[in-house]
Order: sequence, then C-alpha cells, then structure tokens
Amino acid sequence: MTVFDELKERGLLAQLTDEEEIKEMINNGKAVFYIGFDPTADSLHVGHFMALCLMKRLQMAGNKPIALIGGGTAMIGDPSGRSDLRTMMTTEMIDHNCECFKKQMSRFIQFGDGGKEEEHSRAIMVNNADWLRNLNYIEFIRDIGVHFSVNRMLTAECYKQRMEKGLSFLEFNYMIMQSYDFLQLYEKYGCNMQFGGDDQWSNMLGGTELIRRKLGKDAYAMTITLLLNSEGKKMGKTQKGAVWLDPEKTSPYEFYQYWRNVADADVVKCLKMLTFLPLEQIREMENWEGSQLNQAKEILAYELTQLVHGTEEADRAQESARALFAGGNAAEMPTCKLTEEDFRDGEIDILGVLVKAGLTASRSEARRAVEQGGVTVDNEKVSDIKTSYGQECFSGEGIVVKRGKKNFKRVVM
RNA sequence: GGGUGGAUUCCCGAGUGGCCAAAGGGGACAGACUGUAAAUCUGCUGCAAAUUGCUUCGGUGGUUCGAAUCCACCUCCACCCA
Repeated sequence: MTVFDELKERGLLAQLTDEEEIKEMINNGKAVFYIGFDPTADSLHVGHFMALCLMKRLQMAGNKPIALIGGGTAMIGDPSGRSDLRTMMTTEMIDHNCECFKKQMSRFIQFGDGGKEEEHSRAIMVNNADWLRNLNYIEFIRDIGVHFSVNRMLTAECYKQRMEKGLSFLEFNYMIMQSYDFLQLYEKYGCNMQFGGDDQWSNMLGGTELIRRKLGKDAYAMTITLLLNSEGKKMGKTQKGAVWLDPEKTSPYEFYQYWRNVADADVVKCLKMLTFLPLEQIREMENWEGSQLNQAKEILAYELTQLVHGTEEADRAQESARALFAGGNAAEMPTCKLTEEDFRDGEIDILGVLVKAGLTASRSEARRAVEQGGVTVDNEKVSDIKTSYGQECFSGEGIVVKRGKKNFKRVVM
C-alpha cells in the first residue's frame, strides 16, 4: 500500500490543492515538505503529535520533512479558530518554548545534521524567527504585501469568523507571515509542500499563491483532519487543559487514562489516525461491539503511551490501571509523600490528605467529595469529614486514597 | 476624533441600593445504573477554624449605615459616523 493510500484510508487527509500531483510526489519520496509548530506553550500536545506522526509516515516513505518552529509567527498569534485575541507572549517565553519543542520533537523524528553525505529523508528543523523578526517593514510590504489582496483575505474562513468579534491588524498579518515562511523554505530548501491542521488551510493557500505570484512556481498544500470526538469537540483536551506530551505536565499514567476513556464511537477513529498499527488489525476491531470495545481502548491507550513515553512507561501505566480497576493494589501508582509539617498533633484529617495528594483543589472541594460518598481509603468508604490519620498509617506501603472512580494516589510518608 | 452599547463566578447569561456567594443554562466533579463508554436520573460547583466568617461582579477613588447595582476618572471590547 502506498503512503498516500494509507493516509487516505486512515482518514487523515482533509483538503488538498492537487490530489494527483501530491500523490505522485509523496509516493515517490519526491516531496520536501514542512509543517509549522507555533510555540505557544512549553510542551507539545496531541494535535502536534498527529502532525509528527504524519511527518514520520512521510519520512519513512523517503520524503524530506522540515519542522518549522514558529518563533517568529508566535509573536503575532494565529487567529484561526480563535474567537478572541491571544494573549501576547514575551520574546523570552517564546524562545523558551522553542527550546522545549525542539527537545520533544527530536524524540519522534530523525533529524540530520545537514551534512552532505546524509540521506535525503533526514529531517531538518528551522525557526522562522530567523527571518521574520528582523524584517524591514517598508521593504516587506512592497515586496510581499503587494501580492496579497485584502478583499480576498477577508473572505477566508478564519477571518470571517473573526469579523463578528473583532480582529486586530496584528493578527491579520499572520497569514502573510505564514505565506512568507513557505516562500522562504521554497527558496532555501526547495520545500514544495506544506502540511498542517485543517484550520490552517487558508494560511497555507496563501503560501502557495505567494510562491506562484512571486516565482511563478507550483507548490502544494495538504491538511490533515482535525481529531474531533463524536460530539465535534477537539480531542486531547481535558477540563484541566490539553493532554501534553511532556511527562512532567501530563504523567504517562494520566496520558494512558485519557485514551483508555475515549468514547466508544471514537476508538476506531483514534486507532486509525494516531497509531501505527496495521490497518488490517484495526479493521478487525471495527466489528467489535459492546464491552469488547473496552479491549480496543486498552490497545489504543497502550499504543499511544508507548509511542509517546516508551515501552517501559506504557507497561507501567497499563499495569497500574489494570491492578487499580481490578480492585487490587498496584506497585506502580502515582504517589505522594507527606512530611512532618503536614501533621498537626501527629494527625492529618482526610480533607488534608485529599488536598495534599492533589486529588482535590481545596478543602472545601474535599469536603464535598467526602460528603457525596466519593472518597475511599484502602477501599473503605470514608463518610466522616473529621476522619483523621496518625503518622503510623503512612509508613511502609502507606494508604491508597481514591476520589471518584478514576483518581488514585498512594500516600506515604 | 465624535456617538452608542458593553465588561458579572470555568463559559454563556440574569441581577440595576440591603432578602446576593449572586437566578437560569452549559460544562466540570461526585453518586446510582454500567463496560474505566454513552444515555438517563440525583447531588454538587468561591475560600475557610463552617448554622459563622472572609474574598469576589474590568480598574481606581467617591457617595451611603449598607454598592455587582449610584457618581467620577481610567482601561479594554463591539457597533455607527469621520
């Protein structure tokens, strides 16, 4: 099966400028493509992960990836899919985030050192801060700005949405910056394709048009389907925020649990779009129903955790989850350590334990959880908010505190 | 630059002198039912030493016994005119 067919079958392709041409190029390893990542946070998230997987798939087919870090575009902020102005980030923050991105990306994609001997498909990483931050305004608008029609830009979906809520001139320029990136990469590295999330479509078209007008050359763009759940919301978000790839921000266990808990309707889609499991195997799972789907969820969770955090972490996460939900006691469990200071007169009450363990945000919330019967200690329901524990309870194995069905913490001293 | 309408708790949105920690909805969380799913029903949703106290309604200052609510100035946003 060719890469193109595989991508298509997995439901990853959304919009393409020229299907035949793109097919031919990527199937034969002739593409030099780029995907841009704006460093708006200090870790990559699931959305980026999809893009990285796409990069990997194309790289395996012999195409050359360019990972573009948007140290310049992040200074502006992409208005696409946003209902309001992004908070402006300082240059220091952006640069810090760029560093974090670089580290994380190197885990997924093989980068070359730019040496002459290396194979064509080694990836390169560039930062658009290098050419965007020092632009000369007058020169730039004469040279590049002249090729953009405001009338046309305003009809782009991403701006249309903002016509209601307001759009600043700063953000309005985002599309031009991104288009300019494409032009730069085309000239410097012969980059002939751009891939990205479907919300980037208009920005990407801006680039292909700019290249045509400026150089008279053809360049292509293709978007990947946004990963939406059955309710039409972006996946990879929890109420606490995004599901991060950084283990410090989202632990492997939490990461595993996120996927373990996806809705029935979304499992197969996720398997197809996010994992590298062979399609035949996934097709088989498509016929699974009812509680059998639970198995598919376990596979999904394991596969993804492995891809992101490695086999060892995936095993540990899976083991913990199995043990905990089977009612047993797991060796591997998120653990919290108490210190002398947490005790008053040698004791700590249940509310204190919940807060310390990070299972509730405040004592009030802890109180509510207990009052509603949502708290268990070593599988015994705690119903009195005044319940207290002496230091000796936390020695050795400690105690396992559970809030709700899915939040566990071992508490030791 | 001129005019008009706005800013309320996670979000939407009521409230226009005390009965307001602030209606209603959404979301989140917890319970029942389940399959660590969905749907449904119930509870709950500022903080705390908890029948009470404290902090909150864009910001600062003021009027008042008492302000989310009235006044002044400021900041930000949308719309109309230039």
